[in-house]
Amino acid sequence: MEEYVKILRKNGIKVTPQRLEILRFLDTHHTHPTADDIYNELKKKNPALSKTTVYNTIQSLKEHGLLISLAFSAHESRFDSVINNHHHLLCSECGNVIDIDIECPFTKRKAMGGHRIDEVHGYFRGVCKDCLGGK
Amino acid sequence: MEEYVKILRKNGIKVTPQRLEILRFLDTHHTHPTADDIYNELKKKNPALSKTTVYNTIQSLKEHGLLISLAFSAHESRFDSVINNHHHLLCSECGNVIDIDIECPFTKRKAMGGHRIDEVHGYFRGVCKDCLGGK
DNA sequence: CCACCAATTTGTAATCAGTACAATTTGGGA
DNA sequence: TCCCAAATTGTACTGATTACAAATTGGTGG
Repeated sequence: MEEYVKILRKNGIKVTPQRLEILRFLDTHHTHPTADDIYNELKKKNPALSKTTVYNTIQSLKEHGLLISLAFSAHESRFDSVINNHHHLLCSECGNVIDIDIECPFTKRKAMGGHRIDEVHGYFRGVCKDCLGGK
Repeated sequence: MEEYVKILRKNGIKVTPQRLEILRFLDTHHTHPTADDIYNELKKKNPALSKTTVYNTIQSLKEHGLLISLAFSAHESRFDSVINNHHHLLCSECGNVIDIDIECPFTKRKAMGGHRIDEVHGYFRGVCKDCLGGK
């Protein structure tokens, strides 16, 4: 049985072709795509795909902890299927989001100052190595 | 001369009543307001205030490093006039944003893995002390 | 103190990511 | 294979933010 079918079953998510394709895309493209990126890419193979389905599936995967959403800007969300903790850099030159693997002392904390901590997101803004080098 | 006039002059921002009010509001209300919060509050004193002016001023203050924007969710930005580095917790119960003062080893780093770092944002999602206590 | 002009403010209209909803389709258990 | 709750689709809607053009204004030079 395909790997992604197992993942969905294990999480009690009904298996559909749309969900499999979205999960596969997120798992094989760690480019931090927007919902629109996912929609446009998968529409090539399945022209009947609805944007609502993309949003519904993202919501479902998020609720089961299979993806996280990155909220760098106020007018679009980006998504990442990875669950291992890493931080993100938004390059102000090229607009790409780059993974930053650092040892953050807070990612494993479950409480802080009396508050319960469920998620830790580290966002950096700056200029990525490639854009710096090109100057 | 009023403190806020000095701040604007020092940054080469033309002084207007609207800008003074917005700067004063941000400096005296560290409640992480949205643009709409600012607009609705200041509209009480100046009914002619335009929402566009609020956005323009926010943009201008941001460019001069007088405020930072927090992008917790994809459909609204929140603003904070503070420049001293601290992180933020979004409480999933009450929706408030709470300042988290922790010693983060990355806030002073200017480079990382070859990338230039301009801003460091730490976002936590969880449940705040008050909401936990109420259970 | 006044006149002027570039910058600012205002209000309306447009944009665009995301959501609501109702009709159609479908996965998968009985 | 049948059936129905759940999923998908497409369209309409929402709400934060931006674009734009006309009216207003801060503040510098005279």
